[in-house]
Amino acid sequence: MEIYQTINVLIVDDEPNQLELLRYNLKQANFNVTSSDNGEKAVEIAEDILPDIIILDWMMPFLSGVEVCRKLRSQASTRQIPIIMLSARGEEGDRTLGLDIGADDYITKPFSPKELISRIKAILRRTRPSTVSEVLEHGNLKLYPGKRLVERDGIKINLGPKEFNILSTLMERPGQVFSRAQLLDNAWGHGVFVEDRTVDVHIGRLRKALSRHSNDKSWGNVIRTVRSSGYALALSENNVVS
Amino acid sequence: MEIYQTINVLIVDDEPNQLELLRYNLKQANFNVTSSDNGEKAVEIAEDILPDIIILDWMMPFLSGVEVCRKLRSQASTRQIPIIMLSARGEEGDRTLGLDIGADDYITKPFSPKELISRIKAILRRTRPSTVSEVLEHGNLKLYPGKRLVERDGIKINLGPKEFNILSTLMERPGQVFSRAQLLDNAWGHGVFVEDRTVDVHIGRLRKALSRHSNDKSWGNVIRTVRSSGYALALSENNVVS
DNA sequence: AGAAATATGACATTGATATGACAACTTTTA
DNA sequence: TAAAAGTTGTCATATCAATGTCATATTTCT
Repeated sequence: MEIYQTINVLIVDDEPNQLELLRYNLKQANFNVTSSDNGEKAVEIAEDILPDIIILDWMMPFLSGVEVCRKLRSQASTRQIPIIMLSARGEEGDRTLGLDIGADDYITKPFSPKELISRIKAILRRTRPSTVSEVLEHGNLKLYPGKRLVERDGIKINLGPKEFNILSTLMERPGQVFSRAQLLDNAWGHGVFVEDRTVDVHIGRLRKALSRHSNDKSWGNVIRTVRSSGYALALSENNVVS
Repeated sequence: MEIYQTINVLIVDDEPNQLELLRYNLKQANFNVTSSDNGEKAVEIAEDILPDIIILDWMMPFLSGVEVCRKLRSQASTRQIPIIMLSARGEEGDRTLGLDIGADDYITKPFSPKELISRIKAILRRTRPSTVSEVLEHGNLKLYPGKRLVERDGIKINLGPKEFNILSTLMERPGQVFSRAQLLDNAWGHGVFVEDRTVDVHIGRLRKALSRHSNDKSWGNVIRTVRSSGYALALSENNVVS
């Protein structure tokens, strides 16, 4: 599977050799790698750069992987970031504990670089489809994340960056309702101070763009307004009881 | 983001000017403000009024922000309340310590009122408990919390926000009887002032929506009226002792 | 039957979203 | 580099859905 977007990986391991090995392999696979040999620092770095995924060694002096995981989960800004735990031995108890704590996957050493990379992609496929898919489809609407291109029936649709990001977010989880706040986080980036209502305006622009040059006016309805909650990509219009 | 619900903010700062400035700006933004110029008192007040969020100055004589934070975190009743720390210098060590101690965010002076307000809102929106399960089922009724969608036999049913919230509450604990007050709390939010009887009306609307376009009249009975107590999701029709 | 609780239709009001306009910015283009 | 074209955030206004309450009907219990 190809990667269509820069993906930031944070690897945390106290053993220099292991760290270097991981770094090398992930770089080869086109990931953008940041590393730390120390749990404390790792937490800070994570908060700072908000990586797309974190690879965490289980056994580390001072602040263990478990504790790092816990800290990351207790912090709103890092809570959503997927974590893969690495462990020396395949002790079942460890595995359960790791997943309990909120790790998304758990790999026992030794493992092949290839395996690690597949697992990373598997998780990203679930959490960030746009980073690993060449195209997201919904009906005859296609969105190419890497090319930042949207097509309706093969015809290119021009969207501003914000509109593109919003649509991309919505298409990652069809049907899922996103609050204005979530859309702001996703499409604008974290720590941006913009009115919630601004989202409405961009949704309006997006709808207009999607239905432009089309005789099927229902295209504007691809985006469902969920009163008091936010917006979602509409699922089939059929079978609605009102 | 507009604020449609009274949000209680406790601000703690020993400097009268700063305190007044904060108070003024937050009032402007429709927050309900309580303030204290002293850490000791602040802890007491917090335990007393249980604010929705606390703005805490880092540097204070006697009981510093750090210690106040620690005290609030050690107290079960105040442990969950989000805290924003204000600090004069952007010293990285401070920041880490602040977040370590359990502050939810950390702002360095000087900052614009707009920024502070945005951050408060950001935190409040994050601390709203997120939905746990992907789908709630009851008979052939399905409710998707994340999609804000309800289906009867695979057919979508449109519900207003309040009706959706009520049904969602009921389906989280099938059979459990909820008083009107409890339903108000859950579906409307805490501290809203509406008549208990209003719940009856919404239950009526919900029943109507659930049985609409269905020849099976019994659909309205999914919600059981418990005289003098409230409402509950009806369990199986069998084994009823009358 | 009589009392108490609940159900329901109607309706004014509130609340939330949609939209057009505009000024401030950015990026492209010439 | 300057003009042109495109983006963006905010506001004011328009539109439409959801809500809360009341009056009245109906049900339930004793």
